[in-house]
Amino acid sequence: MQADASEQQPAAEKATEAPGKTLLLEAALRLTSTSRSLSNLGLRELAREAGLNPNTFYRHFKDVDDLGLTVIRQISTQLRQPLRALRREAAERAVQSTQASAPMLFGIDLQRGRRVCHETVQLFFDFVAQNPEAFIIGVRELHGASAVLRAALQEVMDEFGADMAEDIIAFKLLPDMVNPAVVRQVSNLISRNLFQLSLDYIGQPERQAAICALAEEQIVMLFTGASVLQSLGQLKLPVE
Amino acid sequence: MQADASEQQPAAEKATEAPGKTLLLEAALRLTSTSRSLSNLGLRELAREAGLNPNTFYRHFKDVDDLGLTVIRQISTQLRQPLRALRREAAERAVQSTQASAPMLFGIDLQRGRRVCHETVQLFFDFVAQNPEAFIIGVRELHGASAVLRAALQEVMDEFGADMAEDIIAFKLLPDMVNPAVVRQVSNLISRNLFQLSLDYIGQPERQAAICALAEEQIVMLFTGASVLQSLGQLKLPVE
DNA sequence: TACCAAGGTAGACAAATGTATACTCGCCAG
DNA sequence: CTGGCGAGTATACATTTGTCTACCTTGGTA
Repeated sequence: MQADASEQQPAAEKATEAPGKTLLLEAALRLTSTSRSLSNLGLRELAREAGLNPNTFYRHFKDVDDLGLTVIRQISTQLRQPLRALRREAAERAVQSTQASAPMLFGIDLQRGRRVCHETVQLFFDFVAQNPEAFIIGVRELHGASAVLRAALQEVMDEFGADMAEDIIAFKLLPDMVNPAVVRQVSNLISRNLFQLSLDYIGQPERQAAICALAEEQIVMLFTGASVLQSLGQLKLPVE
Repeated sequence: MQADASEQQPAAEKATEAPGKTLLLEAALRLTSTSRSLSNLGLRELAREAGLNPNTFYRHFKDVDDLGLTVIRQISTQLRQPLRALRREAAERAVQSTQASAPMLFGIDLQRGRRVCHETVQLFFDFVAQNPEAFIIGVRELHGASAVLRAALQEVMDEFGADMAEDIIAFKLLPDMVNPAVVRQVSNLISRNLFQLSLDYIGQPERQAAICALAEEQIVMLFTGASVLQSLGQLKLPVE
C-alpha cells in the first residue's frame, strides 16, 4: 500500500471517474426525479438516456440496486456538509441582530429562536430549490419498494438528524436544561418533516412562501413545547 | 334511473363484485406491501399472483394507474371511519378517569391531554398492526413515482388531517383560544408523522413500545407548543 | 516494442411484457 | 329456445428487457 504514482486517488471530488459512470449516474438522477423510481429503473432505459451502450452499465455496477446505493451515497455527501454550513450561517446572521435584554420564556429566548429559525428555513428551501432531484429521490426512496435503499436512506436521515441535534446544542438554540436525547428526538422529527415539506416546495411553486412559513411555525412550536415540558419536568425520556 | 330490480347495487360492502376484480385487488395489496410499488406493478405479474389470465385485467381496469386509484380509494374508506371511531373511543376512555381539579397550564389540562394522547396512540398503532398493507401502500405511494397516485393520496391525507382537526375541536383537546387554522396545521403535521411512524412500527417490531412513546411525546410537545404560543400571541396564522 | 487492463461497443438470445383478436361458459330476459 | 352479455380464457405477436460472449480502442508500463 505504498503511495505509488500510479495510485491516482483523485483526492478532489470525483473528477477522474470514468465518463460513462458519471453519465449513467446523471441519467439516473434525471429519470428518477421525473417519471420513475430508483428501484425500478431499467438498465437499458438508463443506458439509452445516457447515450451509451447497455453493456457499459456492467462495467461500473453490478445491480440496479448497486447503482441506487451509489446515487444515495452521492446525495448524502452532496447535502450533508452544505446543510451544516447553512445552519452555521443562519445562526451567525441571527446573532448579529441580537439585543441584550430579550424576554425569556421557560429558558428560551423566543425572539432569537424565531430569527434563527427563519433564517435556517429560508436557506434550507433555497438549497432545496437548487438541488431538487436530490430531495425528490431522498424522500421517494426512503419509503420506496427496495429494502436495501430504504435502509441506506434511513441511515442517511439519521445522520442528518444527529447533525442537527449537534448544531442545536452547539449554538444553544434550546435551553441547557433540555436533555440531549430530547434534542435528538426533536431534531429527527424536524428533519423528517422538512424533507417532506421540501417535496411540496418543489411541486407547488405557488405555495412556496406559505410552505416556508408553515415550516417555521412548526419548528417554533416544537421547540417551545419541548422547552416548556422539560422545564415542568413533564417530559418522559425516550427509552432506547 | 328507476329503482329497477335488476339494479342490484350491493348496498352492503362490495360483496357482489366480480371475483376476478377482488382477486386482482388483493394480489395488488400482497405484492405492493412486500416487494414492488403500485405504480410499477406488471399487469401480467399481477394476474399471475391472482391466479388469473392476464387479459382478465382488462375486463376491470384500463391502466395500472386505474387499478392503483381503486386500491387507494379502497384504502381510504377502509381507514377513515375506523380512525375517527378510534379517536372517539380514546376520548371517552380518557374522560372516564378525569378528576375535577387538574393543574392547568396555558389553558390546557396536561394530565387529560396526556391520557387522551396515550389512548389514541395506543389504539392507532393497534390498528396499524391490523392493516399493515394499507399503511405501507399509503406512505409509499404518497411520495411515489406516479403523479396521479400521489395527488390522490395527498387528498386522502388531507381528509385525514381535517377529520383529526374536527375531532380535536369537538373533544376540546386544545383550549378554545387556539385558532382553528392552527389546529388544522397541527393535525396535518401529526397525521403525516403518525403515518411515517406507522412504517417504523411495522418494520421494527422490537421497537414498537419505543415508537409508541415517541409518537406520544411528539404529539404532546406540539400541543403544548401550540397552546403556549397562542396564549402568548406569538403564533402567526398560516397564510393560505 | 509488446502487452495488458480499463472503458466502451456490437450482436445475439431467452425470457418477460403489453396488447389485440377470437373463443368459451353461465346466466338472465324475452 | 334463443340471443345477448358479463366474466374469464387461449393464442399470438411485436417490443423490451437482462445478460452472455466477443471484439475494438486507448493509455500506461515492462
